[in-house]
Amino acid sequence: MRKFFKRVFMNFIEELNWRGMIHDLMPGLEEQLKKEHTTAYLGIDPTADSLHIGHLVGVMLLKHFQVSGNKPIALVGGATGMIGDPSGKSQERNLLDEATLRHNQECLKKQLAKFLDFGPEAPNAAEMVNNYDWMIKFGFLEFIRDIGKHITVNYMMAKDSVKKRLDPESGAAGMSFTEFTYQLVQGTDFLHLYETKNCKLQMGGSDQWGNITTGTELIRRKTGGEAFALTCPLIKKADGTKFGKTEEGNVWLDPERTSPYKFYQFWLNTSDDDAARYIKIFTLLSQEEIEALIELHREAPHLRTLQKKLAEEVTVMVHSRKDFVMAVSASEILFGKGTADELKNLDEKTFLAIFEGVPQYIVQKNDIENGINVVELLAGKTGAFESKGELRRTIQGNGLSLNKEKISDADLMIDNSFLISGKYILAQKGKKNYSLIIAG
RNA sequence: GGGGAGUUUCCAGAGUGGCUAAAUGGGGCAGACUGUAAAUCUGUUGGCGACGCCUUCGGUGGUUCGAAUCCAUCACUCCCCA
Repeated sequence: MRKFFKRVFMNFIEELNWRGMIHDLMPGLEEQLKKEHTTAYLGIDPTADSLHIGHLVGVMLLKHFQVSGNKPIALVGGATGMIGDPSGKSQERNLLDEATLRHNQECLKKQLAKFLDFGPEAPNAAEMVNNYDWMIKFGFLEFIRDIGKHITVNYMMAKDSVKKRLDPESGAAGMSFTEFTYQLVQGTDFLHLYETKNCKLQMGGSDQWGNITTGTELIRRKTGGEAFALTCPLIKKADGTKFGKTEEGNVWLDPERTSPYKFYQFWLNTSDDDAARYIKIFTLLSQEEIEALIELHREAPHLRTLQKKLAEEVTVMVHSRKDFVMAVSASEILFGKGTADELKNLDEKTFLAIFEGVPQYIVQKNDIENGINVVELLAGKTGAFESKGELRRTIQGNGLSLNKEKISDADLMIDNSFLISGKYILAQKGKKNYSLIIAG
């Protein structure tokens, strides 16, 4: 009985709360959300034409917000993205030219549409705005007179992000005036959306708290109105390192940048502690389902129930059910008990589908027909390995396999007998790094 | 405008004329163990035609048989004072 009511009436804040997605919120926000359907925004830097999974937390905030009946706005930071937030580790950014900016904005919108309903018919349809559009019109004098005058430098200096940069003990680099004004620029966004779209809430990562409160303060002082802040914890891995990065860089939502296979693998490889947190944040599974999964995982951790479910949910949500199925079968071949024989018996179509997301290198067929040294093939003819020295070291360390069989001799000659289906060689460094050599 | 500190291999940080491709730590990669995990242990971590050769210690020029190390100069960064 109680469960039933809890499920049905769970509101936005409660939902985020059990999911561990609230770091801090401003008093009065719950009352505001109960009082009326509210509009909220969250900023995204348009530095690339794809989101990466670091953005996903914010996107999920907007998603939950919309699901609970409210109106989400995704703000593309065309203007703020040029400046660089002093609290972040990011450098001051370069100006994006407008064509690039618009291109990125469109691409981001397409990706967001997988999560948010932008359909104009819904009263709480999601919207996308770009602060470049209003900031570009702002003259300097106008800015310092209409905005700057309302906020004291003392107030701005009290922000942690700024204090840190002013403290000589911290070893932080000095801060430019441009970076210093960042919070005002972001505050201006909030004010603008408050005035034009009745937007009363800004959400973001916990590092954005100071910037967001500058916005609410600006709204209060300039208009007398009330606006709110809500931040979620910055996602970190249990070992304290940054979430969402692999050696190759960001994990992107764009399948051209990060293949669905790699994407699936990323989630599958999360540690036990992280998986329990991530599944609450990155999936829409209910509290009951998640608690059951966590319990299952506790009983039989080696089955990795949590990781598998997490990877499935997120891959299906971001890509598709089909991509997920393909990623699983590829994983089974690559990590299962698959032997060299099994590999050789795959028909060409299946083989290619499985290795779709694996880096591929093409070599001349007669190079192999004539026989070629392993090192020359993998590090010379193809860029599968960065240098011959690296490859030799790997072989000496027993780290190289061809077609799932260990290679221990750096002088090994490769010829036609190594080819699968007459044209492929599967090269493997360690357990997880594959590349496909195609003789064509 | 004045004074001070600094720029070394992925990062931090030693090195202050030959023994230095450069200590140590971190990170990365690989091996063993395992659950494609964590922890732990081991190896490795500039390039190459490889017991040798080439490129690297902010830029340039110089001193020297020989420089990351000395000198000159330029650039950049940070701190303090005005």
